[in-house]
Amino acid sequence: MDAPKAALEHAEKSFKASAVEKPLYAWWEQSGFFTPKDDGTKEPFVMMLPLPNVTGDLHLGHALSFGGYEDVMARWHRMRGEPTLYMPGTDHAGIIAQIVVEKELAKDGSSRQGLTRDQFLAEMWKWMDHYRPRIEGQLRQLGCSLDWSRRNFTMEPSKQRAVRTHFIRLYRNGRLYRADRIVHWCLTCQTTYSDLEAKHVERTDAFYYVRYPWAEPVPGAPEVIIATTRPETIMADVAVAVNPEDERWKAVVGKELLVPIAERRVPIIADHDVDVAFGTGALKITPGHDATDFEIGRRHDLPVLTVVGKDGRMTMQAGALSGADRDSARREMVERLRKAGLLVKEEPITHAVGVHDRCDTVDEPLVMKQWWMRMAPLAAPAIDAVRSGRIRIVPQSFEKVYFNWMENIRDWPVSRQIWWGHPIPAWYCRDCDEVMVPEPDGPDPTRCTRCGSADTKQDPDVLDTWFSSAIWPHTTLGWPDRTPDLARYYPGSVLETGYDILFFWVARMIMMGLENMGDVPFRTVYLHGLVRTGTEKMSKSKGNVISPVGIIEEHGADALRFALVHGVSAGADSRFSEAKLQNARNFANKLWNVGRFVLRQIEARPEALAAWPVDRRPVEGLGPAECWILSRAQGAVDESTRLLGDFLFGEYASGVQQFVWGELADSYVELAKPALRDPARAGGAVRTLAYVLDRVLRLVHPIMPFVSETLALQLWRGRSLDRPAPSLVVAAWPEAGPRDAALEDRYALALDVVRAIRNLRQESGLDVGARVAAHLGGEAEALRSLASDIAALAAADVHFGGGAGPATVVRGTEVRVGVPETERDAVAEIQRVERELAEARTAFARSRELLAKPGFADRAPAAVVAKERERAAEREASVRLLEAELGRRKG
RNA sequence: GGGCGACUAGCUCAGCUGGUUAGAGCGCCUCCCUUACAAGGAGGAAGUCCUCGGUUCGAGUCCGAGGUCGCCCA
Repeated sequence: MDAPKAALEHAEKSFKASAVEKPLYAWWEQSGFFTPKDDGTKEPFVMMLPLPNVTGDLHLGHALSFGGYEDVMARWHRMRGEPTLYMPGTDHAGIIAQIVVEKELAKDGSSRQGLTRDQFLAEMWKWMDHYRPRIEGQLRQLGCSLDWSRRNFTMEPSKQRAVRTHFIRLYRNGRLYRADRIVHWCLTCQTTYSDLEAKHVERTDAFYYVRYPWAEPVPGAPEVIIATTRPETIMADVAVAVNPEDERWKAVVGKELLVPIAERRVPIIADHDVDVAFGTGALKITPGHDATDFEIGRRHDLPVLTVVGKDGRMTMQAGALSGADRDSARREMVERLRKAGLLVKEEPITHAVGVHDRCDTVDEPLVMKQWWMRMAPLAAPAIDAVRSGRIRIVPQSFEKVYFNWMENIRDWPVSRQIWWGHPIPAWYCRDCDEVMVPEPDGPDPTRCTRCGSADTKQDPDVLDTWFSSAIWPHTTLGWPDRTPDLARYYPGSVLETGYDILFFWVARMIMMGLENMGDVPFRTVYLHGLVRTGTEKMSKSKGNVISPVGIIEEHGADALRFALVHGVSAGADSRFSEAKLQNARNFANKLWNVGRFVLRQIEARPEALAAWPVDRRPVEGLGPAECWILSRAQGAVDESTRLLGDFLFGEYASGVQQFVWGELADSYVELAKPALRDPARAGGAVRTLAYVLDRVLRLVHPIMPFVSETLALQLWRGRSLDRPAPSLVVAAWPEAGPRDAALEDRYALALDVVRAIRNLRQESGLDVGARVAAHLGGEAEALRSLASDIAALAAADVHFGGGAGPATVVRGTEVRVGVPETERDAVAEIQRVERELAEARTAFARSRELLAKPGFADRAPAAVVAKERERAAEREASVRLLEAELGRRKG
């Protein structure tokens, strides 16, 4: 299949991303470039896409993750010749997806409750079938080089089988148990959720101080006053707890109180969990409605009373309050307490309230029978994997966060009371309560294995979505079957994702990978920060979500990708702005135009490349400028390779921009122009332009795949290459090569001199292009061979020595521009030279002092000392030259 | 309550294992539509690297204390 015409023939003055992106991606995909080329000899690079939810569109965070980091890694490793598998997949998104579809149903006046479970699931699948391609299309728009021949979805049959197998294995290994425990209950979503899905928000509520009377008089006992924000749960109190060390209460432990309104006798118990400093030091114990109380209740063998139901209304056990919702029950309870004279006072309190992070509904802790995963034994080897270095976390600071959470890990409730998700492979006998868990590939039970009853039913709940994503790294490769993919591509290389799902996903993948595969799921975890716009974290509810698709359509995927990673460091949050996008778009266009210039030049002189491959470093007919840019290009190659290897993507992006724009475009292209007009030099210049462009395109390809490919196709078309490739996608990453440090240094000085000439000219009020005479003095010998380049860039006639006119000194080199000076200029010149001299003297003094300091010469490394000596000499020369200049001017 | 991180130019941020003249993008000022690019070019101004103390020949970088802000876990 041929490369798309749209790219081969793209010739706009400004790069039009929208014209080439779709055809290029389709060509890449259909050509199979994204499928690993694997002959088994090289270590593969394997990375799972952090599976996006099939619930909506991709947001900027996804764009950063997928297009900014992962695809850069994937493309880089692929270019390095590693069999690269960047694995696509999408997540069924459990509760979120169900909420979305229920909302859709509501629009049509329908509801989940009005449908059978099967009917509702059919609706879910309709949604999935519609949205999955849409999400996948957006991944393509981002340019992600995913291997679409291995497409995955968490709810497809192979994954259902994997999840079922996983559950059953965990059950047989004693990792899963079913128990009545207190859980977070969401009144809106009508399901439980885990600690991780609970977030805490500051809220101001009323704090009620309530008197609990003694069941019978206790001589000398103090009044018992208990503070609570939830007086309606008083109806479920089963004890009052005090700290055993608390002198105020020591004497009354074991005595009984009367729960207000409920009139139930409850004991005073002693427990170390009670905070002496909180309120009066006495705490009401309500195991049915508070997690801490539930634990205390278990320790003291207290009963559990439930007065709030799953619907948020007071239960029959709530007596007079039954049937009321929790807010009116609270008002009613306060009123009754007030009438009974038991309400001592009421004051505002600001505290953290738990809410469900999906819908912000205040948590209603309830005791329910659930499936739980025993985490401590799973966590131990996962902690060791990171501690021993078998898994590396980048940035390393997150290791502490990981350890802290893993070492205090709590059991994971995995049941969810929704319909959309993986069914729990457990059946219960209605007659004898037997729990039956079948063989992974065996038939579902139809009869009780203990009593033989036919009255059995499957657990109606589904598994937490993270239950299936936790096993993603091996299920996508075929587990539980021992497939060739599983043997070849597990463990993976890198897992890239946001630090906000370190616990939700990363930690669980590590635990489940070790459990099911006996090996870590990946070697490196790279965590990126959150993308903010303005000052806020982006979220749908705040309405500040920027659509990556819109940006791509307007400015191109390259611009978006570059803008997202440019100047961002690992783990740090970043702010996305229009300004960054503009810069990135401008850079893509800059690259495009440099490319266009190079293409035009080599088309005009085809003979220059007739016997020289585009990708071979030129050696014949090179002037100093060619040698310089070739060395600098090599520097850019070496730097990019190092930075990408160290996961420093932000610096990689700014590095290539600096080279392409600041050196290649601003300097070498200008230097090549006169060379191209000179038949003796044109050949070398053309070969250099072509080769450097070739290097640059390879370097930027990981971050800007589209513009680089468009240019590469045009550069390579009809020309010879040492290592021909059908596409930049599968072309070789540039290798290390020789540099010329001395030449680079000489050019650095030459470019400073050029800037000085331009500056003096402009300060003298001349036009930018006005030709002037430039006289170089002082330490200028090294610049003799570069005189014509300085002349070309500065639009000046360069002389060594002599001359009259304003002068400045650059690193010991005197730069004088022959422009006429008026009387007033002369005065200003003296002031300017005096200012420069003062600065030069300070700099020289600093160097001299450092060198004179006892200990510096013998303790600092020789290279540092030598460098400082050189600098001191340069500074001294500057001082001498400026003194002489001042002397001349003052007469 | 426990922990983690940030503080560098007007704004947004880089600065890796201590050695620079402390950088980038945007913004700002002056000038220029020169045939690769006005989504551009040339030049320029602009920073007590939060504060104080310490280690060191040498600290934006390491250590300690404090300040301000943010995040995570309870």
